[in-house]
Amino acid sequence: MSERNALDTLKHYGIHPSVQRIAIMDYLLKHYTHPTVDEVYVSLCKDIPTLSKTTVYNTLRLFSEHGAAQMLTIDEKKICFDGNVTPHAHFMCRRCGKLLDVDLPEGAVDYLPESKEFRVEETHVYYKGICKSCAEKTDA
Amino acid sequence: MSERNALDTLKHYGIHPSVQRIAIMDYLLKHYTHPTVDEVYVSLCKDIPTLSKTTVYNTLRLFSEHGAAQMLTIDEKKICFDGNVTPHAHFMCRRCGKLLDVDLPEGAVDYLPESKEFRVEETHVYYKGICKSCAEKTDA
DNA sequence: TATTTGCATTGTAAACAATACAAATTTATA
DNA sequence: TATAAATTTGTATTGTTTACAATGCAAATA
Repeated sequence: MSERNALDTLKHYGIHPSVQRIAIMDYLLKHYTHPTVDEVYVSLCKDIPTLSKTTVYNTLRLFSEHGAAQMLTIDEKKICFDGNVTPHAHFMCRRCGKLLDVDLPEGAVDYLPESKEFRVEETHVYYKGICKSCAEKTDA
Repeated sequence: MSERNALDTLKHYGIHPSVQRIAIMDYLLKHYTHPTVDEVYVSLCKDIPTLSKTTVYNTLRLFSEHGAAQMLTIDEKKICFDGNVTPHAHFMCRRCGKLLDVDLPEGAVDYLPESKEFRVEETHVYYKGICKSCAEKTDA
């Protein structure tokens, strides 16, 4: 079922399927939690004990190059990946590092900067600040 | 002159001045080139031979925490810093990594997402794609 | 059915950025 | 001037990411 979805997604983005690629895509589609390479690796090792971390690195990079996933570099400490490639923004808490999905402002979806200097392929919007639970800790 | 500007900028953001902090801020204000820690370090070593790279790390982090500089995590390979803290977006070329300043779309400056879950302190907008010169290389 | 071909995967080694930490230095304050 | 506080320095260390060469695998061809 969601195996099927993973396979279809790979095909849709012109990515040759393999056991590892399907498993990684399946994980991304089931976990919209912005996982890191390590989180994906640790989780899939149970099912694919021979999995190499290098493969996870290569595969997630491949996905993002093909537009099948988004690479999030919001947190300077770690790179995260997002299987949700529909237009949306993110919020990261400065204190705890929590990463939340945020709706894009009206009209922002369609806007692209015009320039002869470059051709845009990806748009990223994110916010940094303090999340509710961290703010409450400070106030108390 | 621009020493003066650096000092004033530090004071304005409530940052205690020091020889190193003034020099680093001065560099940021004179080079809107999105330099990395290393670029700042190498350049300032000529004038301050005892400068430590750790100081550059600490100082640039301090600046960005106080809003006196922006930390750019667009390129997953390196963190860049921007002394221009007025609202603007960026473009990064996927091929060559070049980083350009881009005007923000109309109205975007004032927009902030509303949520009870967090309080926004920084907004980041950036685009990824292919720059003109890289596109020409491929076409040829 | 064998052989070839080429891409994918694996695992180790290495590069590198970033941090931790403690000693040294500088600056501020009594 | 003495004392305390803040800043800087430099080394050691951590941990993520990449490079690379060997291996595996599966489709295509003979």
